[in-house]
Amino acid sequence: MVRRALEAAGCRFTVQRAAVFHYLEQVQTHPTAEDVYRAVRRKLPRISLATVYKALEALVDAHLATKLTNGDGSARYDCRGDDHYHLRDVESGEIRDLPVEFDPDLLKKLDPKLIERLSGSGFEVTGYRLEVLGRFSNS
Amino acid sequence: MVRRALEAAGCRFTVQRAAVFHYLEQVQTHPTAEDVYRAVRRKLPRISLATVYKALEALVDAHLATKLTNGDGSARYDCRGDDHYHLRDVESGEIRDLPVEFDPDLLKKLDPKLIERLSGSGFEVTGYRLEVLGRFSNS
DNA sequence: ATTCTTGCAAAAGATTTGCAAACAA
DNA sequence: TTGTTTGCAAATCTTTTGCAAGAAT
Repeated sequence: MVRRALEAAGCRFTVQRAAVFHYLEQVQTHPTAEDVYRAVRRKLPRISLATVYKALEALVDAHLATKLTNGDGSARYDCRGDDHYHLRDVESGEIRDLPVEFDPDLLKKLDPKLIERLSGSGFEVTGYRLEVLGRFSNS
Repeated sequence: MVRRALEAAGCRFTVQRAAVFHYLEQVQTHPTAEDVYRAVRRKLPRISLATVYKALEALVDAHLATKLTNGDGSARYDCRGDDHYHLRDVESGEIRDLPVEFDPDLLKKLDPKLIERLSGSGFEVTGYRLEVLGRFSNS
């Protein structure tokens, strides 16, 4: 599955990429590249941080992960394939999934003609992103 | 107005901060710090990039601007004081305002009990952010 | 007069790159 | 074999910091 997706994106399957993917798959929060590096190092002690960055990029290319932008110039990664919303701690930057069903028609609810209006004014809509902001009291 | 807001935040009013604010105020897109630096330099040729960063930070502290996270690890700035949504070009990173009224109750529409549920599970909601993703065909 | 801000250069943090050796197909 | 990927170190990019001189109150 990981192998196939990587190949479909023209990338080779390697133990490093598999280890990064499997770590992302089982972790609760959305880790930074540095977090992934520290964790994967326990399995592959000789992996380098640069390889982790390249593995994350390959996984994103293969649509096996998504890169989430972080306020402070670092990024976090998510390996869920379906559309969903996020919860973001405005202080720590921690991100978790929001346990609410994704609504593909939310933009239409904001304004039924929004997509057509934007398209008419030169913006082709491909999707949307919603984050609930706040603070995790524990953590 | 800029002066008062800066003072309320415990910051002094300076020509550099005023120039940064006035540039942000009249520009259509949401510029990066580098963009602001290049623009403001035309009025204040001796301003430094570090001062632009510090001015942007002061404006954010004074609630005269907002910092928007960017995919590539840089930030963009917005000086609109009211809540509103953004349009983001997924390729260039360009951001513009979305001409749709902000809905303070959108989260409730997603799930009427969402805020209480999150609060019960240890997440204090302070707001939300919505971005429409796509591409500007011109630009 | 006192405290904050500026401009400069250096530092820091995150990410990317160049390259030779190792690996996957 | 052939083209990719790895690991390392160095480079790059954005942002932050230290500090002496200058500006604001």
